[in-house]
Amino acid sequence: MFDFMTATKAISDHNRVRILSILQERELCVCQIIKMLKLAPSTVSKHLFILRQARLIEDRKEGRWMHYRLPDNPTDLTENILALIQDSLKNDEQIESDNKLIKEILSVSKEELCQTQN
Amino acid sequence: MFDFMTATKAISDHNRVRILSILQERELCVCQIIKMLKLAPSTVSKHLFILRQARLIEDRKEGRWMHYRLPDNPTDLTENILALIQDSLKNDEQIESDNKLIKEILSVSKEELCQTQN
DNA sequence: TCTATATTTCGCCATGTAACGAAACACAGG
DNA sequence: CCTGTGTTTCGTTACATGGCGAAATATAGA
Repeated sequence: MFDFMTATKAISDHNRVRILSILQERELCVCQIIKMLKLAPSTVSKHLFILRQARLIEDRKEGRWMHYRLPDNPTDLTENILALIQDSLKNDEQIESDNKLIKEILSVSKEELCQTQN
Repeated sequence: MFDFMTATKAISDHNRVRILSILQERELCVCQIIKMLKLAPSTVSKHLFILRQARLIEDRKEGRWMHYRLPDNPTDLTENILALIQDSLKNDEQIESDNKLIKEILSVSKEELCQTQN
């Protein structure tokens, strides 16, 4: 029950669901997620912490940059939750607009992107 | 996104998940749910309201008693959420003990049960 | 109609949470 | 070993939420 509740609490926030949705497509670094959500770095960092605690994402450090992605070997629970999100939001407006925005963000190099905001 | 978030918020509380789990087995009236959760009637009523708003349960009035059950014609979202809960908690201690308790509660008539507590 | 009972609504309080900015931390490059 | 940059941690604030009891509502039965 504890693990399950940790997961459901993690997906009970709109911005955390947006993060999980966008990570279905590709791994991203924190500054790219910040740019997409248009939230303060500290806020985004906390959301990522909560998702990681719920085992819904994994991190990978590469120099100064921290990258987040969906787990390589997800538990059943993780897999089910991610499938639920993907299934429920496949034609969602917000998610589609996030995907568009991420494409623009990815067209800028990380070096350039981060210096402009953080 | 709105409907999805309403549903995830609804299942982000431990006691509401317990209600959904126990309703997988059978329809129950409010006084039986109160007895199981050991919470104040007003609190339980609020939980039921939130679950109903999220379309995760339906109600049926029968005289003085209000009965709650899982929806007869669930949406895809509802079905997926309920399946997630059932799948995730099939061997859960809390749920098993709730099921035991409900059996005892059901062995007492509604009339007797409600007068002792409410 | 009056009373008793099942449930909901309302008002309150304590706790939890999402947001921010400032400060701390970690690492790359001089 | 500094400095600059990306990220996290900490402290604060505003708002959301779960809990309760009291009052309101609805219905059954006398």
